Amino acid sequence: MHYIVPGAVNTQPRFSQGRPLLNPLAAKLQTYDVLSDEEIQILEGAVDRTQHFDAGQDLVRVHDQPTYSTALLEGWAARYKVLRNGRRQITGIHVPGDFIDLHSFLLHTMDHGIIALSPCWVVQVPHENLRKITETEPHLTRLLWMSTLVDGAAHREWLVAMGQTSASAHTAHLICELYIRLEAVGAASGYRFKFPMTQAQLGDALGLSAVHVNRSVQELRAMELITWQSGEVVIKDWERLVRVGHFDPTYIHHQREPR
Amino acid sequence: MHYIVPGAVNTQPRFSQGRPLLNPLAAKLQTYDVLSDEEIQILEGAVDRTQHFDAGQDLVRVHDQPTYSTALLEGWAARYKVLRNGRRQITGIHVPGDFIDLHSFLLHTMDHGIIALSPCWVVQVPHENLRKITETEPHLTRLLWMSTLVDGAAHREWLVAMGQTSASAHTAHLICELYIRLEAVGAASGYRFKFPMTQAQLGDALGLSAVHVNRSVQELRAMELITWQSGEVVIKDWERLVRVGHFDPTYIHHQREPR
DNA sequence: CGACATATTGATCGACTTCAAGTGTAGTGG
DNA sequence: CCACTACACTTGAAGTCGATCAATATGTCG
Repeated sequence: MHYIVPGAVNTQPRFSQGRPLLNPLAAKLQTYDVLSDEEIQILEGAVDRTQHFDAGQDLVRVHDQPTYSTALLEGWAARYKVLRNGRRQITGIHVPGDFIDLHSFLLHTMDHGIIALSPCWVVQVPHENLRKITETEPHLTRLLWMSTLVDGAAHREWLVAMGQTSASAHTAHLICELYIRLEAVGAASGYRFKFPMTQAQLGDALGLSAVHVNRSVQELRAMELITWQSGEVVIKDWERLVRVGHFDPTYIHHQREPR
Repeated sequence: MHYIVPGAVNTQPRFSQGRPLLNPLAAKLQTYDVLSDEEIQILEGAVDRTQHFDAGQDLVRVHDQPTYSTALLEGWAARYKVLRNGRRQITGIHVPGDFIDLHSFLLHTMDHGIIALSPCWVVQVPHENLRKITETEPHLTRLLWMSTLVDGAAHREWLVAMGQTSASAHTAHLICELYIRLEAVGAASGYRFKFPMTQAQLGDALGLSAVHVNRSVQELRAMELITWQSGEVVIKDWERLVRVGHFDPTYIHHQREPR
């Protein structure tokens, strides 16, 4: 079982009894609860081949019935749905460590597609192996389940931001969310992070036109909350950005508790 | 273009080896996969006390850390979040058979509240018992997990409707979703169902003002797609309502398959 | 350098909000 | 049975936010 360690993705040590985790997947689950060495091994043993995708490629297509689930080791990806009229909504953004289509293990048929927003390295985990984990590893199962629950929590938060807040607040909210999540897996620090999305893609995520995304971003810049140039976002005033975006990180559930 | 006709969605009998299910909870899980009699007993054995709530009461409050999860036996409930500015977004609507805060089993802290939209009967399932199920009943565990995945799928669908479609399309979409879900648990048939929400509440779900909900509903009435009076909705033209609402029931995943 | 994607700016339009008033309709008490 | 109250629904008018269309920068990569 061959397994690639991506470059700077996991700079912060995530330890399990003193052992550094090479696997961003385990690192992500460790933000919810401690994993035993044995569990980490089982998780790593469940992993199949590593694969690369270019930006813009579909990792999974709508209506696919994959026989494996995919986890992101490096790069960014987005869940999306396209309507008959061609309009696209991005319903979630994924960063290293995220299990991007764990859903397909039980739902079988993809009700949305997943696209690479940047070049991506992923690992495939056969559904077969996931099933075995559910048969013999209840604790690991609960943590995998939990990771999908957190995805759901993020969806609810997006609904609130989309339904009840202004374009610039919504934009601020997304920036807060992404920073917190990236920081948790060691992919961001010092209030700055690489942001590989275009304003048009951001518009698809926020439910806004690209033109209006641009104006919202400028508003955040004018308020001196952020800068964003050459694919890097810098948060200049976290407190105020949080306030503007009505951001409350509770829903990300980064707390290590017995689960 | 062909549309799925609701009657065809779940034609299989919802029984397990000839035994009628008294428990809408089991009925709901049976829309995903067959349960053995033993599993049904375990599920029913996991249930603790039954409770009643009046319309408008909170079933669960935000930041609660319940020690049990709650399933709806009768009545309607809604997940919601309130912002500091007082605006409220309903992020999901629940009908009999739905497990409304299974999330709290693993997430521990509620990141949203749940309110009764009509008088409700619920059962409480202690987390203790859910944990036991995850330790000894992998198949049942997978189905419970799946029910939360379907909730997540609905959230994504709402995001699309909210971000990319007009107010009246969004309204049409919600009516389609509710009808399909109610029909699956036997709470609706013949394209009509009791609808206990006010237009203001509907507005909180759709991210619209009550005034505009009213206008959207009138539009659907003018198009002769629906009627809605005295708390009952009648769908007069399912096919066109589906088309107007960009509704594709794939995301509800009402298909009995080995999971 | 040219070619092409991405970002920015301006002008106009439409969808939805807000505020305000008026119309059912069901429930309560006399 | 009617008067009164409380909500929910409906309608109108004015205002705002964000979409769309169109044009012009500004990269960025061969």
